[in-house]
Amino acid sequence: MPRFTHPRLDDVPLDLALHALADPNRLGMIARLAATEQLSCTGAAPCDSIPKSTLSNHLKLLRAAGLIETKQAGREMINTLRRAEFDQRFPGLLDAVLANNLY
Amino acid sequence: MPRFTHPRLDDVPLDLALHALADPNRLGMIARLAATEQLSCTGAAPCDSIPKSTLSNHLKLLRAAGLIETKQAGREMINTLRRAEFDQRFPGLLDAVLANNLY
DNA sequence: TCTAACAGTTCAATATTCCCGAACTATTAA
DNA sequence: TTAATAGTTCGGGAATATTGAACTGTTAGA
Repeated sequence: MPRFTHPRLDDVPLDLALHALADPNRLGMIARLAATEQLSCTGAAPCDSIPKSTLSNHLKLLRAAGLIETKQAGREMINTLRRAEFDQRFPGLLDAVLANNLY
Repeated sequence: MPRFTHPRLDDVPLDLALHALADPNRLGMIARLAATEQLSCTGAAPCDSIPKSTLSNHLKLLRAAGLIETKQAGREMINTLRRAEFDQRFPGLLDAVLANNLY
């Protein structure tokens, strides 16, 4: 039973946040989460050709960057965007990224 | 005599731009350029412990992301931020990044 | 004019990071 | 209880990044 650790956003450096966003797959997931409130891991997947382990790693990275929160619910993991916290830590960043995201 | 190629910003994908910014060294250089108008390569360096070849690669990456322009002037290469163009292509992004940059 | 020093690039080898298949854990439906 | 589901972890190969060494082109100085 994985119990995830979520960083305090004060502990997330800017370059880690940018790195997390600097990938089309992860960007797609964030865009999807921004539009959908909450999603399972497979539900957040940018496409269905992506392997599970890769997907899991992407989500781990997004967690480490303070972008998402993951909670277990039954046998699914429910992911949500930590939007308010992230926006407070990095004002305007997510807005700018999402506004430019065409994926 | 290196004659550099600078991409049109329409051809720069968001994830490439983010990737270019997702590094403390490059972030430092961008911050410095934002404050200084124009700098030589070594002048833009985030610290003096960084090897020349590494520095050169970082600058190449920033060029490819449409963030900087490089012109030869004598035996120096003069780098400037392509701020207006970058801002038009990715509104708010650079502002958000620079506002959060503590390097 | 020549020569040495300088500013930066390129190349190739090493080091690091990323991706993904295989094996695993935990939960629930039948 | 068993099988299927939802996801994690691990390890090895693929892709990237770093950097010393050799190189190019430019200029300052003897």
